[in-house]
Amino acid sequence: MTQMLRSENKLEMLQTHLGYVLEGALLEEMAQVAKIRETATDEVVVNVGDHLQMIPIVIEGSIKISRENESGDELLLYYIEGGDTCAMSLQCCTRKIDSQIKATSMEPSLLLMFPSEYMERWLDQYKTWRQFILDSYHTRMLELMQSIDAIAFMNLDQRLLKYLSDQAKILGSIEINHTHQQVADDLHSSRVVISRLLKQLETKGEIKLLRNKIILKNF
Amino acid sequence: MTQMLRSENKLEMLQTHLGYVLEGALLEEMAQVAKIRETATDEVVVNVGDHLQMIPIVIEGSIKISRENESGDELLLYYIEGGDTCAMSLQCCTRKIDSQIKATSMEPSLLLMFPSEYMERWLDQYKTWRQFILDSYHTRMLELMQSIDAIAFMNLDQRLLKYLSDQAKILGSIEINHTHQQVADDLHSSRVVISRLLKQLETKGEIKLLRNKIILKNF
DNA sequence: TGACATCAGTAACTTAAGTTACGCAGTATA
DNA sequence: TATACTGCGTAACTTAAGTTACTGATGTCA
Repeated sequence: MTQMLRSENKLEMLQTHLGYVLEGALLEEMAQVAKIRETATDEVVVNVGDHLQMIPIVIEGSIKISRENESGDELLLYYIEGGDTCAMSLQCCTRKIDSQIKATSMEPSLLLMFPSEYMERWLDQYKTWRQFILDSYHTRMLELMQSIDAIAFMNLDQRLLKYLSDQAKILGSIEINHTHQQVADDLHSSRVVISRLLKQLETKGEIKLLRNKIILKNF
Repeated sequence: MTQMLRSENKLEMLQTHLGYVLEGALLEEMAQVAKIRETATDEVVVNVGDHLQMIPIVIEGSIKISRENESGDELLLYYIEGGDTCAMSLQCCTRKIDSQIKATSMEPSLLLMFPSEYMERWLDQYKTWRQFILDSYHTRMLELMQSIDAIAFMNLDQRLLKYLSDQAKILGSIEINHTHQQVADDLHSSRVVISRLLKQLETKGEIKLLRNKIILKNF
């Protein structure tokens, strides 16, 4: 009975977030096989080098995707929000490729996890699923390109401002509860540099600085 | 008769490059509808903002893909070689999205161009085609990430050396016929800086410099 | 042959960003 | 309440990269 209730909840979740993209029969099948995963703020969902068994779709909350190399250098790439998936995980699963990215929960979030064998069958069976996956890949590529634009063409102060407004948009608040060190990590810079630039932004009246908190003005 | 010969040539090309990935029936269908496009060195195949009508598959030669923003800043992202396609172009066509990238022929190359409506049908009809497209997306994503690694984590002298060896590998020669300005453009740097770093590499014995030419040692 | 354009080398300088070091204010902890 | 820890501000310095300016060498073309 509880099992059935949970399964119906899943269907509801899926309908809310993907009802306008995926066909009904597929949604029902998905609800049957989905496992729920709840994550806490800053919980690492996937690590570089992980071998994925299940493919996640974000239902509530937000996940940040970052790149990390052997030396521990890190860089935020893009975000995944409700109703979205990480298309790369699909190929990672089916081709047994190690994950090239790190996924971290930005707030308490809710994911649905799907065994990869179903996903492969759905690709053959459901046109809407194919479109969903292809769209996801395309969106991720565009986001990666924007990421590249930022690193290659923008100065750090501009990137910082963009980072802050992105965070505000995604977390739905103009108060960003991060230390300067956390910001520096996401932007692959150093704490001192970020503190310096943040101070400049405060002087310009763009933000207000508090301990463990950055408040956006003019947003 | 000539028409038929050309069509058989196309089938042959497709079999050579994609025979081990795509099924026979699909290859034959592809040969029927493909248009041949030959490109010259440095010819721009796709520009940022272009609205694509056809999707290309590279048969011979190599294409470089770069990002270009409004201000004219440019940056090389990755290469497409024989048997490969630009998966992004598929979504660009079917969703009527403007191209976000610039594609330039690096040497005389041969492309096969396919109308997008066929590609959509093939997606429904052929499993091998689906795998091919998904694989292509996945590979491009990984390449974009490597690109990001280079820009974010490597110094310009390391990127320069990587650039030179990538070019040598793709063009199949340790003699790279580029001016310093061309190299600077690909790496989104300035001519003077590139000349300086190249000179350092020459002093270290890694390369030899000539007018319009860079020769790799230790490759 | 002379005029001009392209390409590369180099010096001198500027700038953005990173690094090291230290102090101080909150906050948590024994 | 004494202690230690974390987060932030700031100064002083280093470094990688970009910029400006000038040079000579090579190549092209009228």
